[in-house]
Amino acid sequence: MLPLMQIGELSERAGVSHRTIHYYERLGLLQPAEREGAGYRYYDEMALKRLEKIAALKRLGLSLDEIAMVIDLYFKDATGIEGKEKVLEILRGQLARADAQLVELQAFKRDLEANIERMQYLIAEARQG
Amino acid sequence: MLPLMQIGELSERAGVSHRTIHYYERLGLLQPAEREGAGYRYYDEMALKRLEKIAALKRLGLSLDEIAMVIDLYFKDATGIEGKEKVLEILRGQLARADAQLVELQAFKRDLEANIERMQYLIAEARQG
DNA sequence: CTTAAATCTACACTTGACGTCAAGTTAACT
DNA sequence: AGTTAACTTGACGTCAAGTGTAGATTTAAG
Repeated sequence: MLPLMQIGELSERAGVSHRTIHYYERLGLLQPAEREGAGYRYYDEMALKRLEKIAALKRLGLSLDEIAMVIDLYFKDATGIEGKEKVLEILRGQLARADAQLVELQAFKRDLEANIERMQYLIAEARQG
Repeated sequence: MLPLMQIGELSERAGVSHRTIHYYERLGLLQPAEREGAGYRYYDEMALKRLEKIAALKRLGLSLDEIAMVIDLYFKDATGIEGKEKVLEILRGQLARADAQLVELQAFKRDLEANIERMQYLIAEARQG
């Protein structure tokens, strides 16, 4: 069988605290591969990938609840997913938001670049009076 | 003199509550143009623009504290700004983050589109299975 | 076999970004 | 002048996303 890791290693490798992993588990975001007798959690490499995916989705501005709704899409066989129309609806909403975000982000970038140029000019000006 | 508005009008036009405006004021994000005798706040059009800018920066994932650090760049005469190198550093950091976010967002979009297609296929298949 | 390190559950606390409620003040309308 | 609408501050509540801590248990190491 594949080597499993405990929560400590997983948390270290994923860069999140073990408390956070417990918390995600309560929200249904990830489950340990195994939970033997005494209750220690054992995880496989998939768990790490899941945590990385969760982090990526978070950076895009999704809430943990929203992530919970779609994370299985990335890891489960899609044929097994319930409520496909619901999922589709969620995905379409996310796509629309991502598009809007892209537009705003690009405008923000242009603003930033203009401001940086302005600052550089002002600094140079101040330097040689 | 220019027409000033009270907090009610500002909050309505900006689409935020007056408590939010109070809160932003405490964080140093915006100040009323005037505060006469009894303490009523009076705002000019700049305040509205500021609130809109704040909302835009929030959508990009900046915290209110981070916004407070840069908002003046958009509204004050840059020649008056202290610590230009510091500001420049902040801007460069934001630019780097924006770039990273753009890349991730584009990848996310591609994922979403693939998932949507897959879902559509699965739904069609299930319908006439 | 004992001890130290890791983990468990459960509950409480924190932070950011507000919202709610209440009591009091001021401005606007008639 | 009186009523109503808008505004004030302060205290407290809430929700998401965690973090901290305690006491018990368990596993791993010497």
